[in-house]
Amino acid sequence: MKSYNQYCTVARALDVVGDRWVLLIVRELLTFGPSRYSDLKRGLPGIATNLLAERLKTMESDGLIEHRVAPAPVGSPVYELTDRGRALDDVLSALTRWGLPTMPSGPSANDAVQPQWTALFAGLTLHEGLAPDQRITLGIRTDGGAVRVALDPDGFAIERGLDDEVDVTLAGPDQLVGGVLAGLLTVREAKDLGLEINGGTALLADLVTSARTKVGDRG
Amino acid sequence: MKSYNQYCTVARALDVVGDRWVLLIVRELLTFGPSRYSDLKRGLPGIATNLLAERLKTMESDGLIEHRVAPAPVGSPVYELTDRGRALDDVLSALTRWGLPTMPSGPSANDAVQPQWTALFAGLTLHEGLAPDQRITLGIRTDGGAVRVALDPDGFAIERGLDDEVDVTLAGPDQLVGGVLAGLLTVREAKDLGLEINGGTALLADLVTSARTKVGDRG
DNA sequence: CCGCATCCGGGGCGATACTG
DNA sequence: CAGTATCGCCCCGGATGCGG
Repeated sequence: MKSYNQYCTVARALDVVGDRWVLLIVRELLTFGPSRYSDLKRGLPGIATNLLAERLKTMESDGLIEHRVAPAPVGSPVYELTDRGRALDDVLSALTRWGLPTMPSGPSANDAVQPQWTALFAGLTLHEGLAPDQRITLGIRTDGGAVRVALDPDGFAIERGLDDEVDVTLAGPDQLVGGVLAGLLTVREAKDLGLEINGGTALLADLVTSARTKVGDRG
Repeated sequence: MKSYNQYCTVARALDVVGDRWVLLIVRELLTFGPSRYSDLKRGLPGIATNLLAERLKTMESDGLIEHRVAPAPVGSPVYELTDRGRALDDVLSALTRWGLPTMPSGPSANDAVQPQWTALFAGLTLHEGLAPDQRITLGIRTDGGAVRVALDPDGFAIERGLDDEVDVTLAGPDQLVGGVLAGLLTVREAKDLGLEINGGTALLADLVTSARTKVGDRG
């Protein structure tokens, strides 16, 4: 994209991340860590293949990502965030919090739905509230499938699928799962609206409230 | 812009604010409050007049801004943020913090420079650290001109010009002013590099450190 | 099949001109 | 001052091709 040519931090940031798809590519890499081209394409329904290739190049030259050839079993290129790219988590957090109230109660007809998009929100917001040695695993099951979120005080990890044992599982519409995680709905309210919660509901409630107080209860 | 058609809070937020110029228009309105068309155009060097007009329309239909005809002395339309639009301050804060480290020490040849862009950063970040009844006025003077920032615990106000009495004045390159405000440079370091500070330098130092601890020292 | 590169139509963007 | 109108151009999006 053409530069704004303004000596302003916001304009300069947008010179780099303002291009279409860039922040969503960061979202995918922040969610699953190092990913292959086809993984990214799968997580970005609607992107044209040439655009993905082009964005990856400019994002690399801008210092947001790096690519390397994965060792033996994979053998194909793998893309991952640099520290600089990972630092965009705050931007994605802010956008997520801002966008949440506008989410319709369900996806519209031609909306793609993938559970990691809700899981990323969980990872970004909840791990801040954990006690120094606390580790919690979360299961999320929505229309699009199921994922597993492992939270620790320093970060989070998201994996596709949900075969493993987790501390709490949230199953139901994305809107309800997101609403609970954001603290817009209480656990009780969400249950009444049809969210299914298995495991430590008290743990979940504590997690949400402590995350909210930890970041200053904005949003 | 075309929708991403993804049932994801980030994608949905970008459907609204991902269009070129939108977040910079929010920046201007967040900086000076209700503004006229020509004010916006002046604060957005490089924007085409048809694009500004079109963006204002879609931003209004998206609920980010409202326009009304100003009373007697002005008589012309005035645009202002809705609560929903003002809630984008977190997004701009995050972008600002992320963009700051990449700012070159000075503007390049064809970069526009305006002091309110640094002032907005001051307003967004510093007012959070104030004590309940504390009010501080800040003067900022850079190559592009001078502005006055009035901080109170609940928000901030920025005015063009600097004729009034202020508590502290920072004069020098934007990079140094921003560096001090962000806590990347100490007051002493910035002074050594050429930043001129008049008034309560201790007050300024306290302001910066308390703002950083208040928001959790990220960035 | 995976990882791109190339081609092509449509629309957003940017500059200028023009009007009430 | 506050926009509207017009017109290239380039970016985006969709399809296709092609080597490993």
